Amino acid sequence: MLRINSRSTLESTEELEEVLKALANVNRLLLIYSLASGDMNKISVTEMSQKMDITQPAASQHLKILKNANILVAKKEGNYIYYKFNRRSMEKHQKRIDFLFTCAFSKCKQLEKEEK
Amino acid sequence: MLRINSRSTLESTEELEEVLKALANVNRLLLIYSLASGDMNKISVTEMSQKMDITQPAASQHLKILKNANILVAKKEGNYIYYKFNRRSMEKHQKRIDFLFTCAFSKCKQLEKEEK
DNA sequence: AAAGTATATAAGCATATACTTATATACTTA
DNA sequence: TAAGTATATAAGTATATGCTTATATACTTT
Repeated sequence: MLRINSRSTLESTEELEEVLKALANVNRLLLIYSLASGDMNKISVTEMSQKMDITQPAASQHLKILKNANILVAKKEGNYIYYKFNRRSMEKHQKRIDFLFTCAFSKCKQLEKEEK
Repeated sequence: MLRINSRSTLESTEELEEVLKALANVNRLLLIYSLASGDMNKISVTEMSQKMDITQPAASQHLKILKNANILVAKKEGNYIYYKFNRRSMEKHQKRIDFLFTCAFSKCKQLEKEEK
């Protein structure tokens, strides 16, 4: 059972809020789609700024937000810092989000049953 | 295959952005947890303002955001307007979000294989 | 050491968000 | 019809966000 008013619920909700905020931006979503699809495995600040047609600092800031939310990890390779998915954290994020939807659906189904 | 630069991708990404933005707020997340968990099936503006300890207009604005993102639907019942999950839309939202994570994971696994 | 390249940070600006109080609207009911 | 109740909207304010330009930092390479 979800305990909405507990301290731990508030904390984990604030964590989920940070992840959702990080995802809730068109440029960052498009970047994530790029990384999730076939066409690129990792991306650098310079590459992102070119791909999205934004300045280098804007790209740096977007990638920082995604890194801080544990969606991406940064790894220096040669002259570049490449950002790619933080798999372990992404699994946690997905579980949390999926749990939310699953609870919502089971509630919806329960209500539909009761209405009959 | 994801086509990142197509018009339809941009449009559906903007729709997903709206949903994620609507979810990316502690008060709204806590409300959704409440609706998804056992303790309440539907909520009115007045109930939300009391539960969250916010003013009536603040509650009204939060519920409007969730309704506009097709997360909740409003239905007048007696003296109250009750908000509850919009099941059909929620299914669409979940599919989109799940697809994103599934793509990300398959990419992660593929990269792990290549590194071996 | 100097110049070049990649990234990060600082500062500023316009817009968005989350709240507030005040007020309007829509119903009910005394 | 007047008062009460539930909700929505308007207007204002403080803070957050997303961008910009300018500058700093960290490496490389001549």
